[in-house]
Amino acid sequence: MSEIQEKIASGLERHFAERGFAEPSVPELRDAAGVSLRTLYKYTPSRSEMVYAALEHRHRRYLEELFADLPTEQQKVPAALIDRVAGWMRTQASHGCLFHAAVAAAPEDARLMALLKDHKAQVAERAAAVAGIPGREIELTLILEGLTQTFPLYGEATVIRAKQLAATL
Amino acid sequence: MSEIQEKIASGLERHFAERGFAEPSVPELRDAAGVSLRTLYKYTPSRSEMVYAALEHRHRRYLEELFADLPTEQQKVPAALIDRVAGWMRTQASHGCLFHAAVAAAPEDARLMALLKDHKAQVAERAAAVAGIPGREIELTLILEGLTQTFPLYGEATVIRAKQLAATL
DNA sequence: GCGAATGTAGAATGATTATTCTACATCGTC
DNA sequence: GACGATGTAGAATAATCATTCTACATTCGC
Repeated sequence: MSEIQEKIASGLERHFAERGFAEPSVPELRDAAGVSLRTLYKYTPSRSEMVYAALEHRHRRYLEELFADLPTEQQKVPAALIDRVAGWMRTQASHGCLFHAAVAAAPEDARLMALLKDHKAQVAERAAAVAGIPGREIELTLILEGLTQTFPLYGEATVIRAKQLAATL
Repeated sequence: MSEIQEKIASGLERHFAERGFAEPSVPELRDAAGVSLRTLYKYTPSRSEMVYAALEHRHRRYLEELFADLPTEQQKVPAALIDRVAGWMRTQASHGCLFHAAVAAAPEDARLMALLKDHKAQVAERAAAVAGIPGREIELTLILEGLTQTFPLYGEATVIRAKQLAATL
């Protein structure tokens, strides 16, 4: 991935996260990407491709944020993951999961749905592996997804309750 | 609410649930509502109002689906609520929560955000009350929201895990 | 049975949009 | 220093869309 591709993808990601997927026009996305219309269409030949590029970038950043430098004691991992997700919510995702937002905006786009499932499956699999509880992907996903959706409503109190639930695993 | 208002709101709700909030044009919504353009604009004077009407209708239907005829033994209520949510996912909400979808499509619409918070708060409050565990709204919301988001990925297995988590409350 | 209210059908309007195209600038390489 | 690749700036195109407006039908209380 070249420098300009990275610049485009990260600009698009930030803009879609701020303004949603339905509203922004392509000229608006061009400004967010910081390139010309011609260059934007060269690397992302349609508005849909701009969405895909933003999500792929998001996916890489999210994995990095969640799984880099986790504690080595496995029983501390679930609580650490919950803190990471909460930190992500505070700083990056005040409106909830970007993948769900994209699918919600275009529920008939099969490629979007595939990106969502892939993203969630990878997060769940890595989380279960690093916590040393393979086979409990569903519970981990349930708690992390619940946290992501509930945090905007109840704020920091949600983090404590999520950890208590995770402690029962 | 007159018969025609009910007809419009329920048609809009079904259509937005199927096709998302970004895509459908107003003529498409008119067909879904089963009235003329003039009548549609009379009761919902802008496309945004059509969204609000659909969500208010959804809210009423969801409360009915979740809380009607629950078991009277309070310790059976959390599992029963989980079954209700799962049933709703199977039949009505294959793409996830309609309120989150609406907010995702237009994250700057303050009225949408207010509708979402109101909806979730009412569900949480009633759930905690009927389960006889006031003060545990956050945990219940976390599990029910987690279920809603996770069910499309892991299917029926999610229901079992959600009940196990709820049993620890 | 008449008139006011309320409905249907769909054309006109005015804006907005995604995408393509034209003209020009910059830069590293031979 | 010329050239091919790659960039910027923004106008042109063609389609779509939300909203309003016109003309006509139906219903119902009186």
